[in-house]
Amino acid sequence: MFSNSSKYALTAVIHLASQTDEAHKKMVKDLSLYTDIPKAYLAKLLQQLSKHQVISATKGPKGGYYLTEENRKLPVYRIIEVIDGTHRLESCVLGLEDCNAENPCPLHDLVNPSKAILLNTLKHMSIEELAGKLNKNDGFSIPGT
Amino acid sequence: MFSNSSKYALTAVIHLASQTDEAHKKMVKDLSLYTDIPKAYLAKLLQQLSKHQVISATKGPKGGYYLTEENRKLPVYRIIEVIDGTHRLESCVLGLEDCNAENPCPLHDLVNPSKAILLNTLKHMSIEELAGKLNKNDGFSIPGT
DNA sequence: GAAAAAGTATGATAATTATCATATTTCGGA
DNA sequence: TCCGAAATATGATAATTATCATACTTTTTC
Ligand code: FES
Ligand code: FES
Repeated sequence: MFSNSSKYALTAVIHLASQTDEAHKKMVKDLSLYTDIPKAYLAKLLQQLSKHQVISATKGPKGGYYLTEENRKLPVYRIIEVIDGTHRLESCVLGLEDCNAENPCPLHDLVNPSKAILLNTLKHMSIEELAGKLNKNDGFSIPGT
Repeated sequence: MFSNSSKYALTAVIHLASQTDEAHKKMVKDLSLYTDIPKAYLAKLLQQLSKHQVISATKGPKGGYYLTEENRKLPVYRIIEVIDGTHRLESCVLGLEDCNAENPCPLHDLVNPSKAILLNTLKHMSIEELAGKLNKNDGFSIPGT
């Protein structure tokens, strides 16, 4: 459904959301340990997210990655957008140039209801809201823990 | 969402469903032309589907691929199962070993409703039913036409 | 019963994606 | 102000996926 890269990015950001702020940063090394995501690969992903202001970073000693309030307000979808681009999730499942109701492919009516729900959810739920569920500690688990 | 291979396979089978039966077969060459799917690649996919009895084939002159009544009764999901396997669509979107409500990942509640609807639809709609919509000619279009 | 037309089997190449490695920049602290 | 700790930039390798090619088998037709 999501690419490997997006899975990793989502997992990492969820960690950052629940465990960091301006005063408590996390180094890639530690994130990599907690999440079981290869360090160098994760570093590249975080760099992309940082460059696009989805997450925040400071260099040097005592530095690391973290989420600001701004970051937390972004929709979960932003993460996927930066890593995978928009095409993968939004395009026609059979490969038509654009997916719309006027010129639908044979599967359009079949898959579009659920696709629309998924996209809508990802676009409207913020990273903060998602992390909120986690902090309530109501049974969610994070890959690699 | 689906792999490239699955897209191709779905497109090809939809063609077969609407244009073939025991008496009217289609050669890969023609299917490839109609669908814009690379011939040799398509051939490999059709061979897999044929080997798993999702579609039917006869060799030699006047031969080709076609769908029997049996074939048509199979759920659309079978095509994806044969080509991609079950893991891609059913597994946890963040990569947990198995996706279930007891040990959900942070995104489980977010994506599972739509994922469930999608899987349910794919598993319960037969190839025949899907083709039925097409034959009514109610505005569906097939990639490559 | 030979020749050509189809699918079948198998493997080679190309493109993409995942992973690893390393040099560079920035910053905090001794 | 210099050293080391962190992110950043860039590129190399490995694995997977998409694509191409080719030899083999079955079946119709003459
Ligand atoms: S046109 Fe194919 S999914 Fe919408
Ligand atoms: S556990 Fe991750 S999607 Fe269900």
